[in-house]
Amino acid sequence: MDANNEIINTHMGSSSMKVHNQFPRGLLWEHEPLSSLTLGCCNRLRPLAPKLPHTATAAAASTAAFDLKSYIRPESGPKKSDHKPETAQVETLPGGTRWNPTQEQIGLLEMLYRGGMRTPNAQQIEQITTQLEKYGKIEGKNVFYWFQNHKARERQKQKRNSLGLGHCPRTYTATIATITADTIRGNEEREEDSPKKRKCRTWIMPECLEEDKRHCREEGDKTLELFPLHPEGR
Amino acid sequence: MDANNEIINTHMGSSSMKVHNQFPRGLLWEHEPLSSLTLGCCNRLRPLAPKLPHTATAAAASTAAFDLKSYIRPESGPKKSDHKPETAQVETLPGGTRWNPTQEQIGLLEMLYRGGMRTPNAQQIEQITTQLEKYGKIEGKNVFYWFQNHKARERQKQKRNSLGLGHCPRTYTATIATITADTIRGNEEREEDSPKKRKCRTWIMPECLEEDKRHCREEGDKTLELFPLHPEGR
DNA sequence: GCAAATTAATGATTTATTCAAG
DNA sequence: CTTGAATAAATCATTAATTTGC
Repeated sequence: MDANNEIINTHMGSSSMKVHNQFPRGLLWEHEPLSSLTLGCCNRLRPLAPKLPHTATAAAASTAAFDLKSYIRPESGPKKSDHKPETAQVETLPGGTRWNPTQEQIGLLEMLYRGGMRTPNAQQIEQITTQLEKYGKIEGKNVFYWFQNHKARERQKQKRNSLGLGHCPRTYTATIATITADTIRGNEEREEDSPKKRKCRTWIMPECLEEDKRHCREEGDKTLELFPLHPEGR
Repeated sequence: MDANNEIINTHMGSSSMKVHNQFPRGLLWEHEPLSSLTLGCCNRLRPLAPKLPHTATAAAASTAAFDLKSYIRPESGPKKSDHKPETAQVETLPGGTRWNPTQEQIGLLEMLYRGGMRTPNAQQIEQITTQLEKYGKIEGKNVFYWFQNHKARERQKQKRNSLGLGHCPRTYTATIATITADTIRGNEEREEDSPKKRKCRTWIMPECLEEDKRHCREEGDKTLELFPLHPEGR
């Protein structure tokens, strides 16, 4: 990611919540390097051959257009005037605030987590959400995120824990982390079943199908041009 | 991070016909007669298979099991017999094939990318998808993924590239990489405006709302327990 | 010349990090 | 400081191009 801003500190306090995971079993995989990719205008995807016919464009692409970017702003002006009001309950959270889980919700989620659930698939998320709705407003994505975060943070906590230190200087953490990470993971972070192959459960999907859940706090107001037609031609 | 074994290899050959589909729109996708046959376990189409049973291909087929692997498709029993068949045409990609972009699609996506689009929001994805559908089957998530991957890989390429130019000892690479990455980015990869604050555009959502896009290649058949009731107590 | 085996590109997922609301 | 939300990096998996052996 951005190779610079390091800001530091950041909280590393582990949540002192009451959760104690009991990682079931699982696995992890390992693997190779990555590759680059060829771009260029319409050269179709041709994997192997590195030899570009006319290259040409390769460079062009890189140069970048400054900020045509401004165009691609999320919904601002052109707010679809019609939203489906019909939807069951008034889903669109009014305030634009983030989900604020209730005790019951957390409790259930933790129960599931302890039960071994780590990354529920779409169907499961749907069901869970339905259940949790009884205790307060919640959406599928909240459930999705919760599991992701909880899993990650439990892991973090474990790692830190095994390091045995409150917090050592950044310098060390990195290195040690790497080492222990492996260890820890191998030992206890096991995912439940899937022994060897990926499981294929949730699709990470852009809201896309959802619609008006969008409410960025800060809105430009740039016309959401789909095809930006950048000024400087090219 | 963790690093230990490296599995790998695998891969099996595949007969490759080089058909470049350019399917227009509309149904299509349904042909696929042969392969299906009875096979209790709906092994869905395997991509490589040449689509039209051209006489030519006969040979290929004859040779028998090219890759047995393809046959070992569990996924049998638990086929939810009922799904919503309703949708206009059978859009739901039949098999577990992945999106295979057409020339035009790639072209447009790259155009947008060069135009500065990096992480389209839900609405934009929706629109883009609609446009691209004219050139071939595609879903919102494909667009979403494309941008993510493209962005990441361009970055990678850049980094590698800049490293290559300086052709310095391996030792340095790390450091320099960081530096250049930043520089480059500053010059051409600029994300539009948001200098400091996050932008809030797309929600990463589990399929959740979508439904039957799910077709894991390998399904246990684990009854999709919502509340797993782990065996090992606690 | 074809088809199996290789190999590289890249689509799809998962994991790690970061940001910021409360 | 806790943690929901979002993004980026790392991985895994599949497929298209290329190479290789007959």
